[in-house]
Amino acid sequence: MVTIKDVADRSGVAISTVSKVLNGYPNVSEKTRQAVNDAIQELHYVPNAIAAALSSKTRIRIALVINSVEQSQSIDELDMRYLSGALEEAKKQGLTVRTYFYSMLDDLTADEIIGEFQSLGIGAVVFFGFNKDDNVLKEVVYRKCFKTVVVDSPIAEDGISSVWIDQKQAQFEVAEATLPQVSGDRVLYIAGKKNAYVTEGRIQGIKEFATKHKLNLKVEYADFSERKAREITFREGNDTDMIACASDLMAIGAMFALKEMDVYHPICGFDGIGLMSYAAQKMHTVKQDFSGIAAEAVREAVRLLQGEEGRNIILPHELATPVYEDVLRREEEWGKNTL
Amino acid sequence: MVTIKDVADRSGVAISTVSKVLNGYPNVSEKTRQAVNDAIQELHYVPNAIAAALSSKTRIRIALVINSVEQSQSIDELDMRYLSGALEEAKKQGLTVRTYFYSMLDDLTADEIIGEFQSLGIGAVVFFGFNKDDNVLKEVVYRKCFKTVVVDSPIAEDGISSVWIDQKQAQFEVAEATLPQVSGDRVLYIAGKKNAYVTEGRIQGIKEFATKHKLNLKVEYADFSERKAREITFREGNDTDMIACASDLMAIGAMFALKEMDVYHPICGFDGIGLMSYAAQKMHTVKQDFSGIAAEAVREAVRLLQGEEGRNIILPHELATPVYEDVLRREEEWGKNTL
DNA sequence: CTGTTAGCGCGTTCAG
DNA sequence: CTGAACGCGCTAACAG
Repeated sequence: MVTIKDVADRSGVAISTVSKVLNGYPNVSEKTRQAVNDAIQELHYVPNAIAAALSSKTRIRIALVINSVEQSQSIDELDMRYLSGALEEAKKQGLTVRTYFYSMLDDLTADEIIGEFQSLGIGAVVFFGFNKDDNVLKEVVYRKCFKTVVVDSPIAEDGISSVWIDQKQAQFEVAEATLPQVSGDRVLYIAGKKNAYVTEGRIQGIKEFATKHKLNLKVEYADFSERKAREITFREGNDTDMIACASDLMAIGAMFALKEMDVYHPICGFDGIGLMSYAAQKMHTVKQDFSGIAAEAVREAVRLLQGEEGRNIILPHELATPVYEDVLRREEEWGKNTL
Repeated sequence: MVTIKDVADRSGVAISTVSKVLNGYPNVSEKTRQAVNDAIQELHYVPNAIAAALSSKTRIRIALVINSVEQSQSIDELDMRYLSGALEEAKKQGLTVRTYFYSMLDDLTADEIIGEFQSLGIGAVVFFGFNKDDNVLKEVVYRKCFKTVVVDSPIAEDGISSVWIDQKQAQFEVAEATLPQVSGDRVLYIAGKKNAYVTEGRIQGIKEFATKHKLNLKVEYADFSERKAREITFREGNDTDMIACASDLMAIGAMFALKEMDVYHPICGFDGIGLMSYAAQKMHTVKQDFSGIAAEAVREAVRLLQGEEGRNIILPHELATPVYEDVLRREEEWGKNTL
């Protein structure tokens, strides 16, 4: 392995000088800098990131913690968007990243998790799908051993930032988009998980919608479960005129139920997952740019590491109406294979 | 930060002794070991993995390289299975892992990639979805700077292992399972990407199937593309009696095409992705345990790191017939939410 | 069985 | 502007 010393010898300068040009410090003559860079080229020198991390006290390492629910394919899509967005951005920023799934952490205590992170020299943690009632992770966050960025939770404060879209506004808009197809004044809202931050925001949105149009709103919690949404729809589907769901998957569950009941009501979803494109029915949904959100979260982590204050970041969303043709069109445009 | 020295002082022994109990070396009296462990407990000592990595020459760090095709939701599922399987196993094995997507690597030269890995002290690389004609990555592998495990490619040799299922046998079996519904002797095989290793194995399987039953086999390449499979089916669908596809997504494309053409032929897929459960038609497919495969790949990486020989590992597969009820049943059994 | 010591490769003063 | 020297926290011989 070629080390910084080799480069120093080759270019006839001291180690520290090489280090300086490596890290872009001033106080190096252009001539020396050139010589060093030449040597680096010739020797194919690559600085050892481990040694650098050990030596330097600045923490440029972050952890990604992903609340992956096993074996759910729609979730896979979200997580992959999050992951690829975050990893890509991290690479751009020159950060070293460790990826964790909840399942790798959930048999650990807060102490153990903190220890794990510290032992790896992690300076900031980004949580995706942070759960309001996960006390262990909450403790990890609030012990504040690291800077933290939380996606989809409004807990911005000292050393903690949050990144998400305007849940209330998004839910309001997608319901508005669905409204024209509706006759009647009863709207069933299939909400997600009780006590989840996103759930509350979205419920506010649907409430505002109902108030504005003087509709009768009924809210049921389905825990983001397709099956529960389906069951609720079987129960309530005949007593409503429109169904709004807090996730696409629940919307699909509701839609399949209506089909089996052989009744039709407009439905709208939330998230914009690919599965929606395979669903036969035209359905409005909120389209979130998950990789964009993740990239922003990573950038925010960098900001925090630089000592900036925690803050609340709201990113834009779009409305969409995915249909099967979208699948084909996307493939055509991108020229990508899809297995 | 509490260091190994603190522990040594606290327990009244030398640093090296602490190191020994830490790494489970012999030649430490039970009494000393106990004292050290106590001190570790009291001090909440967590060894610094970075320092350990720098000091130790044994490389316990691996890279995961994932051939993720952007924005394809069925692919997301595969990749997440691979990823979670691999990460989970890596954690069990005490390995440090770096995750890469192809997109993060494809503007780099082989030298740069090797440099990146070396700078991180990576000893073994696991490739998922290795591409036969990706010359850069091929060079990375064959320069043999690291041990390599390749999923789905038969390039086992010195320092290189491969892990996959028996493609030929699996393709044969799933065709056999589909056969009973067929009347006629024409079978259309929609293959994946030309020159992909899995493609060749599967084609052998379908050939064997055709030979055994004296069927007329026609092979078309659709590059694992749903859209291309759809187009091929539009073209050939009336001149065949059965369609076998080298992936579930292509099978879905073929199925949608047949539906639009208003003809019916049995179809079978390959992989066992969740999307299949949402497809209305009953369809046999090969079910691969992707996380299991990934876990095996990681274990194999450890073996290679320990100096063992490269080898070819064939893992078992299953046949399945996913239907929508599976989605609901899985959810019920697991009690998991699914967004 | 235990302690001493020499690095691992690099960042960082601080004299020169 | 440059270089010698120290230390990051730990592992691994080597003595004792």
